[in-house]
Amino acid sequence: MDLTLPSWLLTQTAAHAGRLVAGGMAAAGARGYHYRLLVTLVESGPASQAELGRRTGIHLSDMVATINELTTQGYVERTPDPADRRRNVITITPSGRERMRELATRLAAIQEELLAPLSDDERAQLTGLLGKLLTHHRGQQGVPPLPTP
Amino acid sequence: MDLTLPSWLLTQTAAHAGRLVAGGMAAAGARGYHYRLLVTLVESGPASQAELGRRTGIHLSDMVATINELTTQGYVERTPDPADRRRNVITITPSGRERMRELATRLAAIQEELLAPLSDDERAQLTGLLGKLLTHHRGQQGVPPLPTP
DNA sequence: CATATTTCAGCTACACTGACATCG
DNA sequence: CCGATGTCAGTGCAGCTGAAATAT
Repeated sequence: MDLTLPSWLLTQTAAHAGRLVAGGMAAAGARGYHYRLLVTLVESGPASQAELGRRTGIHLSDMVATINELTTQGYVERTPDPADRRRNVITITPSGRERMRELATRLAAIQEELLAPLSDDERAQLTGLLGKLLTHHRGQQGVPPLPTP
Repeated sequence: MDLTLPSWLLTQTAAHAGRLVAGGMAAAGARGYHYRLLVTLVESGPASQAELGRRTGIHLSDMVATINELTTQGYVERTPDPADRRRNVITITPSGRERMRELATRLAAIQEELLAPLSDDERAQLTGLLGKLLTHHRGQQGVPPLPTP
């Protein structure tokens, strides 16, 4: 194990972060996709499934399942778009907004747990470096172009 | 999408790193586990499957499959331990050592691609911060205690 | 005709769980 | 009996592919 291989450090740390996040979400009966979708709906309003896929980076096939789950829980509504009958318009409900805040609170606690050993400066460094990597690889190849306003 | 949520930045960057690694490994007919196991065998010698699981952080059930794959490719050998008939001793073959070097070369190129936008100082910062997170969470809970010498 | 949207079925990699038989 | 080992079957999340039906 080359303990300095960046890709290894990255995937291992992310695996741990994923464990924390998945655990926290599962404790609330949710998954990461639920939070991602709810946040996006709050931030940029109702949209078609295809549009939401572009905004969140969630694949359309996974969008279907995620929306199914959130509708049966009453957090979003799926209504056909009269202007374009191919589309469904996805709208967040009031309880969906509350759900989003609940999950956000849990996630904030998880960030604290994850970043516990780092100072504020170090946390800023880390997010800066990761952001730099992400914005570089976005537009190059493969990385979903998340902010599509 | 909170673009400053550390856990999100982390998992997204790791997802991209994972794409690069999995792609590079697949192009050679390998997976990440193959490299991890071969490197560990080179660095710390033959061992039982349970011991290798502790060293690599790979689960025992996945170890079985990984070793199956590597044996059919002739990169490792699985021989029963006469001293403890529960155990198999896993040994790397000469072509396994060569395979390891081949995968290491590919991985090195992938690191370059991944870290392209970062200066040498920034790369050191990143690995330092990730290492700090990893060593902190190891021994706390969940994280596999990788270096078990 | 081509393109866009939704849905379904399935797949990969990695991490993990539970059960079982075997052996020390 | 307890504990460690190897094996098998299966789960889960995230990410992805391909095909089909429908509508623009």
